[in-house]
Amino acid sequence: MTSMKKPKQATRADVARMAGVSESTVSYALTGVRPISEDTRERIEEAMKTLGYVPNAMAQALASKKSGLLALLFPVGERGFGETDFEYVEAATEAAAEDGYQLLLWPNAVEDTASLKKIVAQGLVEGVLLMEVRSHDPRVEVLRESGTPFCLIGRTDDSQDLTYVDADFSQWGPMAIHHLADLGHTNVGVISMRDELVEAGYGPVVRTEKPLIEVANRSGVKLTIKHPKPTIRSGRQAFEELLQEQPGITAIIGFNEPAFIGALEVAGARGMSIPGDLSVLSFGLSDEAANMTVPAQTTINVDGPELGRMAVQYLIARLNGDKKSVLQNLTQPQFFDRGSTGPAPQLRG
Amino acid sequence: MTSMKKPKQATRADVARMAGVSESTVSYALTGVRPISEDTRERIEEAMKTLGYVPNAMAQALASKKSGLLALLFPVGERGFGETDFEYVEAATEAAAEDGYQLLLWPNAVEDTASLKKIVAQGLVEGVLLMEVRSHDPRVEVLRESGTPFCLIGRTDDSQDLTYVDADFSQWGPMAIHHLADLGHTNVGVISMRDELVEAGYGPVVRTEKPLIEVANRSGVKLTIKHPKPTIRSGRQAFEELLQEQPGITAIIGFNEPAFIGALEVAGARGMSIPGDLSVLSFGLSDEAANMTVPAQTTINVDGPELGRMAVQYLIARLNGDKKSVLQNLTQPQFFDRGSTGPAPQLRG
DNA sequence: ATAAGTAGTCGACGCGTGTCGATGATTTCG
DNA sequence: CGAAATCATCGACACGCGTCGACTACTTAT
Repeated sequence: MTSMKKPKQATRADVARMAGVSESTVSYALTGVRPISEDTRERIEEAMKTLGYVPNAMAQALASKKSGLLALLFPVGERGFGETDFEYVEAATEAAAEDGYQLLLWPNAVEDTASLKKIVAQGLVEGVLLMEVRSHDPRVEVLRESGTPFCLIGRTDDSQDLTYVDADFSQWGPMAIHHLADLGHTNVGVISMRDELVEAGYGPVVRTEKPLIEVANRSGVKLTIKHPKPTIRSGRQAFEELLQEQPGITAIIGFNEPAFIGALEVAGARGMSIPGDLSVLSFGLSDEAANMTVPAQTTINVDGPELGRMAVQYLIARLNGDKKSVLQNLTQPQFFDRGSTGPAPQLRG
Repeated sequence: MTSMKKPKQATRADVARMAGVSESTVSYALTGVRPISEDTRERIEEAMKTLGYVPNAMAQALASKKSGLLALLFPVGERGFGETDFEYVEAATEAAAEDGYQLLLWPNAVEDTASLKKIVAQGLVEGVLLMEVRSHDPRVEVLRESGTPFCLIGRTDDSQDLTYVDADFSQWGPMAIHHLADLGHTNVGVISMRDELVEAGYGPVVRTEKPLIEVANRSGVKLTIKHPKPTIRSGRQAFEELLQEQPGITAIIGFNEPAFIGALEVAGARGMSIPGDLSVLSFGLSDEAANMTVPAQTTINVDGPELGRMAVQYLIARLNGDKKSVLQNLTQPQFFDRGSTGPAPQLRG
């Protein structure tokens, strides 16, 4: 039985007593809000050190109304919450820590506004980060009414006076088409996200597809888009339909991981080599996933860590009273050529 | 300018006033610690409803010494923190929420005991969950001394009286060897984790390899283990060495994602078909990753969500005063046959 | 009938901070 | 040299809740 009981944490009173000063003096020595003589400051600091004093976070929070906590709303099971999303979380956590904030994980569903209402009313967190934002997101209204500062990772349809960071999906399509057109491709297929998401106005799909179609038309690229469910089977079927409907296809773009795997399986089974017979390009695929396939996949991506970091910084800026300025950012896409795209077959020597 | 100011949250005093009772009566109506007449309880509940009263979390925490917060220490950048690890986080978060707890993310490094000491001293969290546990983990000592309840996801060398959950790595090797031996394989290669981790006594490698080697010897399976760095290049090289040193190899086991990708690349480049010429089996590969390759990989895995959930439940059990009982669990491996293993070549018809 | 509970309620205090007003002790300025 | 400003410190209170002791009005046991 060496040390089985909790060593009671020293409080401000203990420090004050040992240093021979009043409690408020200890506070001011800590915060620097009022001047303290060098002499007593040293006595206080020594007392703190020998007592191992650390201010109690909850008492601080209660008195100051600042908990140093941010909530991260990540609805699990929306569309799987893949590894890409986790990049945000990791980066956001670190960015928050740099500014003395901690991230609190909340796995509530988007529709669960009752829970959301309750947790912001509890006053535990100072601000909220929203992931998986929908075109019309009920959570936004709740947060607005409650007066809680928040920042979206993504956008609603009506977000001109909201604080958000989002990938600039409008650039993805043009970037992809230009790349493929430069390689001589004029027949391109797309394995996009499922129909329901398109109809529901899910931002990433809608914002990506529109410019994609436009630029394809302008560039003289024939384009067929499929919206299979996110399963390997659906992907297989979608690709076979693609090959039937547009037999001359020399390149495909994927924006639906599981389905795209299915598509690549079919391509492999038919003896199509990559990038020899078929150029392959993925949207929004993480580094790790992109390197899993052989050959590795060329991708167009958002810089996840950057996005997460910026979201936190915007939110903290809001907390620090930056009520006026508009904090919005569309981050540039990243292009990684990993060799899964090449010249269109008819052009090869 | 519709609603730009924060609606001040109602407090216990407001409820008491509106219901015409004392504040303590409101408290007792809420907690049920003392009996309250049906009549006044109704008045209080109505007052709470019309005022939209929600108890202030920080005041509750300060008064009761219970914050309802658990810390999750996940050292980022240890070995990448892949998607597999995130399964724990997701499941743990949900399990915690079920019991009214919230998870706090802490990305501190394993060696950063100063930060750890500070944050447990702050008294913000009631308990701590440790990920990426090392054989000799400095964090354990800190938590022990501070008297903070904690639970390991993983194990230290000396963990007989600690609370932990871990994968039962000792079963992975035998399970793999039996599977392969049943298919007629007698020449097996292993792409394991990097040397440094082995030397540092990193639990998952050490605990996996020892029984793996033993059972291979007993089963008459010739085994060669490589410990490349976690990069594709190193994996390529390791596999080529493997082919040289043990030319008859008909199966490989992977326990090092990036390196294993490199190995599979080489296999593909050499025209080896899977599972025709080479059977492939991965340790600890997530569903998602396993399905990325063509063909999908057969894996032996820990049930990540199960592990995360159990860790939280053990920790909460400790918080609820379960000081005596030993809470430890080694979870069974999961075997997923996805078709990347088959009969040894010389046995095929 | 009196002692011994029991249900229902109230007031007061403590949790550990942040912060405001007041007080002496100095210093600065006119 | 007196008034005004500044420095350094103290005491008191607020933050919003949990909880203990006490008190009243009954009920039950003796």
